[in-house]
Amino acid sequence: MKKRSNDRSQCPIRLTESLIGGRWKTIILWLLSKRSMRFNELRRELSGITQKVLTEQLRELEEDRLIHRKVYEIVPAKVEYSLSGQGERLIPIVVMMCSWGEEYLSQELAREKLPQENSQG
Amino acid sequence: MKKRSNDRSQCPIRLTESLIGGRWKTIILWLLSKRSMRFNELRRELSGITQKVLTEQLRELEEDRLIHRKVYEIVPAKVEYSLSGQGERLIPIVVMMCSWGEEYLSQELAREKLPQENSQG
DNA sequence: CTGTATCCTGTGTGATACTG
DNA sequence: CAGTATCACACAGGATACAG
Repeated sequence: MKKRSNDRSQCPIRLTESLIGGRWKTIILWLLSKRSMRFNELRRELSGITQKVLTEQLRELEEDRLIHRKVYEIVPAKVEYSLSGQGERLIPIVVMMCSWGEEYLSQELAREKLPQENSQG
Repeated sequence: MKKRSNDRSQCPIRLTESLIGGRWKTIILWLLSKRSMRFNELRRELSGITQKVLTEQLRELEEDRLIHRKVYEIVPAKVEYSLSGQGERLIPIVVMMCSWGEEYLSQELAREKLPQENSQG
């Protein structure tokens, strides 16, 4: 285990956060939960990400054993990324984050349309 | 809803992340899920946090309607923080992050004790 | 007790160019 | 195709001091 964020293992919640907290990590896990993908496939899905950053995120996920990286020794190069067991166990959390976000969004949009401040809380 | 991270609402997962992604936010939500707390109570539990940062995190959580802030107009000042409905709906996610982190930790610790690299993936 | 106001810094992320 | 190497920078987070 790396020390990237040195407060790892102090608190399990923070530990989990530090592992999936990267700008793109949850989305990458989400994509890989559907099927394993190659570098450029991920790049296309994650429009806006740079090669450097995608590489970094993938390296960290791999180091933390959340994903597997399989290199095919052929030309042109081929690398496939897939979830590890621990990565898979993370998916329910990502799914919950997704549906919570959708619910939150719809509630906030509803709020904005209201004439009065009616505290939905 | 604020624009703090401007990629909000593009992706519900990222939206959720942006709301709870602060250095202390999940822990704060976790603490408030047990009972509402005052400023200095939180400060004591979150050893290491500065007043400024705690204030910031609480303000953001409040702005995003994840917590309530109740001011008692007395001297000395008294302010109580508690979860909102949307904040409460977040707790299951925090709980899952906690147990995932514990599981992850025990597996990683087990790995480190092994003589051979046996990929527990 | 519950905050503001400044000032400062590390790290994560991005732009761009190059490579086996 | 799947990277690496630099350079740059915003911004979250921290240290410290002051205030209603």
